[in-house]
Amino acid sequence: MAAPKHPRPCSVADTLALVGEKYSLLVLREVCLGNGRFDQLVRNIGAPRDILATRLRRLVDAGILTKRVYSERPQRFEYRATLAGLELEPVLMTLMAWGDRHLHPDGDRPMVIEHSCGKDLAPVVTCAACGDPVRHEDLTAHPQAPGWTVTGPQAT
Amino acid sequence: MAAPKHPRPCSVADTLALVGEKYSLLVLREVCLGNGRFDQLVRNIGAPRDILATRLRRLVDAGILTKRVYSERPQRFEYRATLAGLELEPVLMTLMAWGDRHLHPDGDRPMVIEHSCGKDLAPVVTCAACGDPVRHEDLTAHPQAPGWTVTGPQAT
DNA sequence: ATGGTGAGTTCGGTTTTCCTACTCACTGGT
DNA sequence: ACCAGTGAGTAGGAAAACCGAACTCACCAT
Repeated sequence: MAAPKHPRPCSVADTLALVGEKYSLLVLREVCLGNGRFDQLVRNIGAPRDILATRLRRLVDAGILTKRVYSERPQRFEYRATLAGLELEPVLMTLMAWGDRHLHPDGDRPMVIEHSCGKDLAPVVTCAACGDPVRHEDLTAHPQAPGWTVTGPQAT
Repeated sequence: MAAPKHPRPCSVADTLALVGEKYSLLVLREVCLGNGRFDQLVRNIGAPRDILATRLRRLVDAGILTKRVYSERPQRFEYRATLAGLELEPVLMTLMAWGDRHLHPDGDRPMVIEHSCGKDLAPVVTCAACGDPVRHEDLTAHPQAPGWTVTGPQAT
């Protein structure tokens, strides 16, 4: 068995290569909340301005954000999520749910999301085919690239 | 309105503070796949060994992984996900789904996950209360800390 | 005795990140 | 006209993170 020179090909890694840098997902959070202006982002995220500028360029290049002018004189911009960007919102929701559950067990959630059904949102990841919630023990991974194996799902 | 010195309190940020560093979520991916040994992780993730060692310590400290001995002599270890760690799997699934969709639009997915229902897993984030898939326009955010506002969800 | 594996640590250098300050263009108030 | 304020960044240097390769140490196999 040859030692692989490259890491496992994987969409998780590919996606994280785009949005896995520090602050990138927080930028997306703010943009989804409607706070898409540079100084709002600086304040709400707490990122250094130069880093934020770099992240914004990267996210725009990746097609996750767009930069649109909302005032010509003086020229002012607003970043908004593209469709692809909005489709990352579920990632934010699952991250938030985990943090609420494990980092704020007293119920002192920093933010509550209300769903259109009237209830507070508790996001659950389900299988599109059968509708059941996804549990670890129900999953079997099949790497598509040759040479990459899994030793089987972790037993609890 | 006072200028906030601290960034917005948010479970997304809190969670990313634990697992948002480079490689952390990939470690979790490998561990969930059953590849929890140090050299497997190095090979499959492609991380430098020292960085990996740091990440592993951090994840163990955070209660996301445990380090267990699988051989006394010679002493050998394996990292496994705790229950809290397994609950981060939905994050991986949504990240993977996004990458499959937007970074591999030809259908050449690097990995396919099979669900126990027999179909390939297509993870969908739904509202636990009503069961509907979560869409951006159905969400309203309510920050709980005083002084933190949202300008309303981004309109498409 | 030699080679191999597993699980790291150490070393030295490169790249990122961080923080503070600064710029530049404009606006609104007096 | 003058001044403070806002929005969107750049500039510079220190601190931290990251990287690959080499090294350790304990054990096992031949």
